[in-house]
Amino acid sequence: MEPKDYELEFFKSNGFVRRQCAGCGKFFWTLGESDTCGEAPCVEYSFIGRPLFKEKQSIHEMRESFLSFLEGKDHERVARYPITARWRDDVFFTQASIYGFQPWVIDGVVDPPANPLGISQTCVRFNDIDNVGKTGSHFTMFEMMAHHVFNRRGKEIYWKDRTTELCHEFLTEVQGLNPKSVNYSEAWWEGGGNAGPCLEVLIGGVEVATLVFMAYATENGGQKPLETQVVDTGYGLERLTWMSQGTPSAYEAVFGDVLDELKKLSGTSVQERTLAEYAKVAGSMKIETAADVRALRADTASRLGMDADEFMRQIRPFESIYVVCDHTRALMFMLSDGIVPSNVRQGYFARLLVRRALREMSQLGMTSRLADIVSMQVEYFSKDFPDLKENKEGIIELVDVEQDKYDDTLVKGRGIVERLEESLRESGRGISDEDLIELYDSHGLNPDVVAEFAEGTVAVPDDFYRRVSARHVRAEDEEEVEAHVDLPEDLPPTKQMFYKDPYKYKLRAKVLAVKDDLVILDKSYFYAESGGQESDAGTMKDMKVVRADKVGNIVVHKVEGPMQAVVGKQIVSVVDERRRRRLQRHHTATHIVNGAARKVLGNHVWQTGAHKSEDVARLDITHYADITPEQLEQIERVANETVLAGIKVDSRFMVRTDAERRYGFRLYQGGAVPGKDIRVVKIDDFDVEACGGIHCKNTLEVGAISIAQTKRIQDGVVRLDFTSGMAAVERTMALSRTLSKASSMLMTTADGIVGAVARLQAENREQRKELETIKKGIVGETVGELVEKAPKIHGVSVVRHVQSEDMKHLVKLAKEIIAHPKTIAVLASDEAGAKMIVARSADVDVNCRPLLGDAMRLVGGSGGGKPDFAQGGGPDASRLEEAVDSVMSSLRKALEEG
RNA sequence: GGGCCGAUAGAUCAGCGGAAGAUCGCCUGCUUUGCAAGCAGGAGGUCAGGGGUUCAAAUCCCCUUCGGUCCA
Repeated sequence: MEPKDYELEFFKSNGFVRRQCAGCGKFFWTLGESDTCGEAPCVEYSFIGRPLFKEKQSIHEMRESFLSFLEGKDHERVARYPITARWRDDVFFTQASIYGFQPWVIDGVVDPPANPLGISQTCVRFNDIDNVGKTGSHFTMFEMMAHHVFNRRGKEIYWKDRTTELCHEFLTEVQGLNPKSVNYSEAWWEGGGNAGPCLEVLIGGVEVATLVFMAYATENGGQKPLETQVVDTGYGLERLTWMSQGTPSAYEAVFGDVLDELKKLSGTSVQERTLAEYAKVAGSMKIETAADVRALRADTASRLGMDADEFMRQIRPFESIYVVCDHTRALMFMLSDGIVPSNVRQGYFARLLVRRALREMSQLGMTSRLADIVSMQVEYFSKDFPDLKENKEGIIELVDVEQDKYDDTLVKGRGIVERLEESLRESGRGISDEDLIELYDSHGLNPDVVAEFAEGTVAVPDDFYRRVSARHVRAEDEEEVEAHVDLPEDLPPTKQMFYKDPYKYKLRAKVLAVKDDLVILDKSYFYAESGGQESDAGTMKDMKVVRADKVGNIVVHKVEGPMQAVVGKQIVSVVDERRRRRLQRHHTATHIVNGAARKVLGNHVWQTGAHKSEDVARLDITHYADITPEQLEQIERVANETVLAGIKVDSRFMVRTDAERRYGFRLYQGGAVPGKDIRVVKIDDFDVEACGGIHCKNTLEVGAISIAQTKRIQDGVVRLDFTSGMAAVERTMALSRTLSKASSMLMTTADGIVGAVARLQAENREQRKELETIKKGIVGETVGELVEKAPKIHGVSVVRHVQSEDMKHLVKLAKEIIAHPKTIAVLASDEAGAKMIVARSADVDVNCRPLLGDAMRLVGGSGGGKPDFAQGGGPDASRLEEAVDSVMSSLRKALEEG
């Protein structure tokens, strides 16, 4: 960070002066006379109630104003990228406007969609979610407006001066800001392996934009200039809108109609001044923890000369409404862009938003469905984002399902809390901190929900969430060690001939390298496993090719048998045609099933994984519920109709940005795809995907698709297992063989199987019952006799009975015997070792347990039980009689003494 | 991707090493018969599946499957 980085010609020729902030010591450029940088906490918000722009603007007007300004300055307007960053595998969400261009555009691999360009990018960030609604300016979802320039070497477009000039012109001439009211402070930006100087644009105490000049790549501590120098600006749409309106908080400015409606629905009101002071104090503080928020509230209350409780009573409902506004807006965009609420990954964040929003609503005493509010958001935003309107039905469905799931969790939770309190009541203590953590971590009940359900009072520890996260100490990630292959350097990329003709299998090619059992050719028909399609197999001369792998862009053939490939010589290789054709069919079938599922279930369906082998294929898709048998049938029907329609499957390479523009981000079904040119596999308008796999030329080749089963593999994801072509036929044949085998065993026809099995089941159950009754009957008959003929010792009938029976039966027998008054049962069995029961009726005073224990030591075992019902056993059945004798004599002694 | 909790009657759950239970629902009868209900009796269970420990496992340990939940 050098002073000359910021000495712009633009500043000098326009009379800007460099000053140092008296508060934080930062340097800044300004036309004004202020001696502070202009950002809180060095200054307080100065625009609340006194907008600094000439006109009040809604969020829509501000966005349009910015984008059309840029268009007037030779920038092309580019549509926003989806919120879920499917073109990348390193992040879940789009968190800044530049994300859409990382990594391919920044790395210089792909040309930008336009250059220079203007965009308003929808972003989400969850790190400050706890501050949303409280600080007046935090959002989970926001729009980052930007002008971006990608300066390739020799083709520079503009850099610092023009960037700053555009910014300044927009603020002063378009928005009518007094040129003296804006400061540009010097800062350094670093992130994602890149770095560069930046200017923070400060107005009225708020940073409204950041102008980043991405110039370096950071590499092991050092810095080297980037090939592509990137102008990465970021203008906070919400903040600019707020500034134009001068409302007490950004929320009041941004949420327009939706906010008004929510205020009406919840019937809340507050004095404007309370909100205004709250926002001002918030702006002057660094808020990071719950304690900071508490301090913020206390400060504001004292500034207003208000009692802290009274202040909270007024402010709390507003915080709730803001949270609901923020969360529903974020949710709407996330769901529209293809996130399905779930307990893992991106989906979890959608669930989090739903649950938090519902909590706030219930605190407000609102009874409306969350979907109703999301619906209001769609109406408010669909003018500028027409896709929201298109997806509205799906969005509403997802929200409704998710609310129902949370309701279920709460109903269950209420039961859990009630039962917990009941069991705690006996020990006389209340719900402990540990209980609270357990309830939250394992049952999803946060402390205020628990407090609501509990009868007793619930004290929430201050460090609650810290203690929850302490339970999640990360286990060391086990690095998957990839088999590393040392390849000779400077090998050219293997020509992948199957893209030219996927129906040729035999090829003469030059051997470029041989290493152990690996062979590298200059060109190959072998497809290496990727995109879920298994690798080809085949032969190379007399060697077996068991697998092909791709290392970088080189195909490595793994062979078996004595090495016959010689570097520099030609060799003939043949791909196993049968295997290839089956893989190929399964791959095309996968695209068809994906399209069919989307058609039947809705637009929220995205592929999350797939695998195609010779015999089966599977496809994982996002969906919020189990697939019903009817839906499954419908999907299978649509898929097969598509097969039979004989649609051309068009596979071709396209420039990434062209493909994205033409087909949208639906392309990225299989995840991130590398490179400048991507291969697009298009089945009419039924399904279009970026895919490197080998496909049929026409859907007819798939033959047939048979879906074997569906399975929920995690919340929000369903797996379809299916077969196509000969594999489908083979499966059908196998099924029908099984069926005929089963029907002949049951002596019925295939159609009669269900009935026959049902009859068998009923019969089985009946016989089991019958058997039990019969056994019981025997017991009943015998008991009277046994008791009667048993010797009486001091008036007590002692029944001695040794028989080979299972323990369960003995227990029943004993129970029957001691139901008679003045009885003792000594029962034993030698089935599977020695077993014994000593039991007495309630009116006999003998402790059976030690008697039995002593005896069982004789058979090498032990025993236990209750004083009136002891059981035990041991391995040595040959001494069973001896053991019984010993019990009898001990009993006699005990009874005589007693 | 990781942590935690869980799986017992149709439903909700108790039992947590020695006899498989409660409440609701269901069936039969009685009572009252406007309904709700009340009374008596009854049916309903591979204690998720598989291994192990033990004389003995629904109960303790391990694995698998499925569900819930928190975090990234």
